[in-house]
This record gives sequence, C-alpha cells and structure tokens, in this order.
Amino acid sequence: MASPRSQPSAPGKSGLRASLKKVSPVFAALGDETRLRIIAALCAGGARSIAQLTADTTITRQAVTKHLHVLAEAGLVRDVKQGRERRWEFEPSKVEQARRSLDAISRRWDEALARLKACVEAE
Amino acid sequence: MASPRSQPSAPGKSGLRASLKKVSPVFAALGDETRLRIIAALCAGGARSIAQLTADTTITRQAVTKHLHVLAEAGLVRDVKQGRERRWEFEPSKVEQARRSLDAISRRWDEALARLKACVEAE
DNA sequence: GTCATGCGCAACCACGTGGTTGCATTCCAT
DNA sequence: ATGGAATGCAACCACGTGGTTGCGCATGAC
Repeated sequence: MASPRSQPSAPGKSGLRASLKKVSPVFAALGDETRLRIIAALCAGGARSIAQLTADTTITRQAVTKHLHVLAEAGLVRDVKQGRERRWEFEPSKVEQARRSLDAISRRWDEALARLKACVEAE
Repeated sequence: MASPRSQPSAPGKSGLRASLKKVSPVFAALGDETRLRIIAALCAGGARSIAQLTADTTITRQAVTKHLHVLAEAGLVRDVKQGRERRWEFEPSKVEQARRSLDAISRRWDEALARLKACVEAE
C-alpha cells in the first residue's frame, strides 16, 4: 500500500547523468503552474473527468486537454475511458523518480561539501 | 553542515496550492537535460567558469550562458565574479524546496489512498 | 603596449508551447 | 429518434525558448 517513498534505491554516483535524460521530461511537465494544479487536484480527489478539471480553472477545456496530454506523455497521469467520459488519475511512480533525482543531486552536493571540508581540515 | 535533507517542514494539506506557484519556475528550470547536466557538473565539482562548463558540452558558450541565466533566475545557481572570470556555483536551497513539494504531492496521494481504503473497509 | 582570453550584448532563426475558436463525433437520456 | 453533454480534432495565433553568429568590451599575461 501507499507509494514507495523510502529508500532512494541509490543510483547516486554512477547513474546520475544517465538518469537525467529520463527525468528531464518529468520536470518539464511539472514546470507549469496550471499542470501542477491539475496534479494537485488529481492526487487529492482521485480520478476526475476533463469537464470537472476545467471547472476549477479559468482556461478552456481544450487547454486542459493539452495539459493532460503533456502530463500523460511524461507518465505523470493515466486515463481510463468510462462510457462517454474519460477520467484521469494520478500516476505516482514518476513523481517518486523525480524525487529520487533531487535526492541524488542533494547527496552529491553534500558529498562535495564533505570532501571540501576534509581537504580544508587536512591542511 | 550539509544541506537540510530531512524534515519536510510539512506545509502539506493547507499550503500546497499556494506553494505551487513558487515552485513551478524551479521545475521549469530543471526541465531541460542540458541544464540538469550543468547542475550535475556544478554540484559535483564546485564553482566553475562559463568556459569550463562549455568545454563539457557540444553547444555554444552563449547557449550555456543563457541556461545559466535561466538557472539563476530560478535561484538554482549563483555567480561570483572573480577578476575577469565569473564562476558559477550550485545553490541547494531551491532544490530542497522542490523536493519538499514532491514530498507534499506524494503525501497527499498516500492520504487519498488511505481515505479510499478506510471507506472501502467501512463498507 | 599588445595580445589573447573570458565574457556580455544584440540580432536573428526555427520550433515548441500555451491558449483560443470552430466543428465533428460519440454516447447517454428522454 | 432526438437533444444535449462530454470529448476529439484541426487550424490558428502570440509568445517563449533553445540555439546560432557577430561584434564589442574588459582584464590578465607577456
């Protein structure tokens, strides 16, 4: 149950640069306020239709549709057809992946600081 | 010492949507592979000049300059002038902020799942 | 002083993107 | 069967963005 939010499954050191290519589209998809609000709505209220999501915003239904396609392309969201409706639901795996990337960056930075400190203290 | 990578300082629940507006530019800045590589280089090797950073890539110095300005605008990077050189260094605070936002999203999602589960079990 | 290095600024270009409007389509309901 | 609701598709537009080239300006090295 719940999403795997522990154990960064350390790619640190080696696989960092290799993983950057895979994560950058996720960050790009997250880099828009409207899309972040859509994600917030989806992961708080479960699956919602396009019309429902549009009601929360001031923009057009088609604009929301485009944003949903961008999010789906990045793997952040998934759609389930249901009659003439089409409900969209949050897909947490890519968010976890992005979080691990930020963890890797922070860890690398901390290591660099530790090396610097050790170098200074050895003086 | 080191960056504050523990205690999400829970804005969860209330401040999520309010914080989204502030974090989206950070995600947008992270949403480019070239910029991610620049960040990786900076947080691994400390402060580097534009010419040094350009040597690692295939693109022009001016392109790297533009990327650095985008990163600086997002607060992910800081520059220190030093003679005729201008060294750029990683600025970890915004990365931590972005990480906390992803934490908040994951947490909200987990809570939604827990509510759903409780609702089902009450049936 | 002179020269090369490191950088900034500005113009330019192709392309992506966020947004709109208009119309066609599908499917549930009456 | 007919109407309305939910959606899809396509064209269009303004603007941002990643990238280039060209030129000018400082500053450290000789």
